[in-house]
Amino acid sequence: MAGRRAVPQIVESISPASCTVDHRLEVLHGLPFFQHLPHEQIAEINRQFHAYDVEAGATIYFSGDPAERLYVVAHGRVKLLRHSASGQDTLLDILTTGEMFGTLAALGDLTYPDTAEAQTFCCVLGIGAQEFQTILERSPDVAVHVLGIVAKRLQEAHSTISQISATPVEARVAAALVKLSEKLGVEDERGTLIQTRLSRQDIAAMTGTTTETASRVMSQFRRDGLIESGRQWIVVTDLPRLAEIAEVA
Amino acid sequence: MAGRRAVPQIVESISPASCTVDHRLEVLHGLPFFQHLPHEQIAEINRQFHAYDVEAGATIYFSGDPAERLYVVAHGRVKLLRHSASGQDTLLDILTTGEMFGTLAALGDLTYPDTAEAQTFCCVLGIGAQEFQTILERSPDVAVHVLGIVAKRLQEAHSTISQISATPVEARVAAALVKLSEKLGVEDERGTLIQTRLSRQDIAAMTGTTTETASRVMSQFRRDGLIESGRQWIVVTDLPRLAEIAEVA
DNA sequence: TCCGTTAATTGACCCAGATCATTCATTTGC
DNA sequence: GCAAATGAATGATCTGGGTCAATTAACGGA
Repeated sequence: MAGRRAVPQIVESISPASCTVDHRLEVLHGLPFFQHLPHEQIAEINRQFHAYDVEAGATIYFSGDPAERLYVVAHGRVKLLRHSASGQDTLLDILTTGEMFGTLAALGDLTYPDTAEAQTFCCVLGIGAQEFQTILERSPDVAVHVLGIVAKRLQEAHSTISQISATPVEARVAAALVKLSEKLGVEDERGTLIQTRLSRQDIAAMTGTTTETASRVMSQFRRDGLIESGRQWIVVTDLPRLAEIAEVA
Repeated sequence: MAGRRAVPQIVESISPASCTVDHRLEVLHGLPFFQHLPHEQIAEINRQFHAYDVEAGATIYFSGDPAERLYVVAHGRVKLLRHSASGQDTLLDILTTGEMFGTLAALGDLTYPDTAEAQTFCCVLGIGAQEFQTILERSPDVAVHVLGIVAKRLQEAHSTISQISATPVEARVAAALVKLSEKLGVEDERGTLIQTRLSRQDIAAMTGTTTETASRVMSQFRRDGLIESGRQWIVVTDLPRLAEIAEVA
């Protein structure tokens, strides 16, 4: 059938060895909010970070856990989600190299409101809340950068809220695919491959619907030639048209 | 009928004169993020703020306008909303004295993603993006405080997302009423009066539903003795039970 | 390369909540 | 104190998408 073939994803072969001191330094250097700090200061900051290897599927912290550290993804993908009493999970974000999470820890909150789960094998760098706060207080421009990141995320969250409450599922799924292909997309001979394992359930959790509905909508997209997909992989073949569907919001 | 009577709200009689230099200073002093600055510095900051009087219902800035200033509410209530192409508005937040909005202006964004509308007669203090950024860079603890505020709002937005996608309308309306009575509630001989004019349409826009459904749900709450309500006013009479309904999320 | 596991698909049915429409109640402006 | 004007309530009906259930297909491991 059209749109089916062997798993096209690049198998991620990150060995725990990738979390070397060198790699850490490189990642920290690459962070937009540390970028213009002098090398020596980054080296000092690096000493305050601790590296953790996390198995795919493992939980980095759980909603309700005491919020004692803030993390930066050094390698791999981390899912940020919320649980609801009814058992339904909502996928809030997928973070990649250089993105931070657990931000509230540094700001006086006692517990994490959401859960962070490794989607792939990950290497994350963690720093104590206290230490990070000290960095922020010492380097105002770092604080301003971090503020910018959080403010941008707030705006994205507001977009999501408005979208979930005012547009039909089809548009939401289309929007999610557009966003994912922009964030995690890799060009491929057939289109844009979303370079991470993503199930229909994940799509459902991102768009506030059910696995079945997500599957139905995506089947339709596949029939319409907008995407190709298989088990946990998606290739977007007609981004403009998808964006158009998403736009009818 | 139970739950009906004359408008119980305290009529807000804020005269434009309330936006005096003294009042401004007082408001700025009261801001959590300026609180521990020396008086003289606040006085200097005060000089950089401009006061604007805004009529009830007037728009302070519109989605898409160039984001050139950041605001603080000195008096009154400001609604923050998003429009969608389908014409449906989503009410993201209602801000009161001491809260800020238009934050992205200070962080390099070109246009406002949402609309700010005065719900009551308002006095707002505005500062240029550039000036505010300078303050942040000079006073790291101000930046850390502001970051804390934005991070908290992000968490709230995430809660809203998870709620909208995983709980039925009844629970969402209950949650909205609980939140409103906590934020804007005033004790009253019958219960907690939500001290701001709020239509069924506003409730609908906060919970991602329609005016009719919001009305139906609230009628039921009224019949069950959880609230009293009339034209643009709400008194919560049984907060615990409402909270319980909201909890079944 | 085959087999077991688990995702994905698809169908049938149903219901929460949207839509449309109408009546009623409360303000506000004279 | 009366009359437009506008918000609220409520009834009737319809439908997007949820739920339940069964089948099919795609991986991954031995």
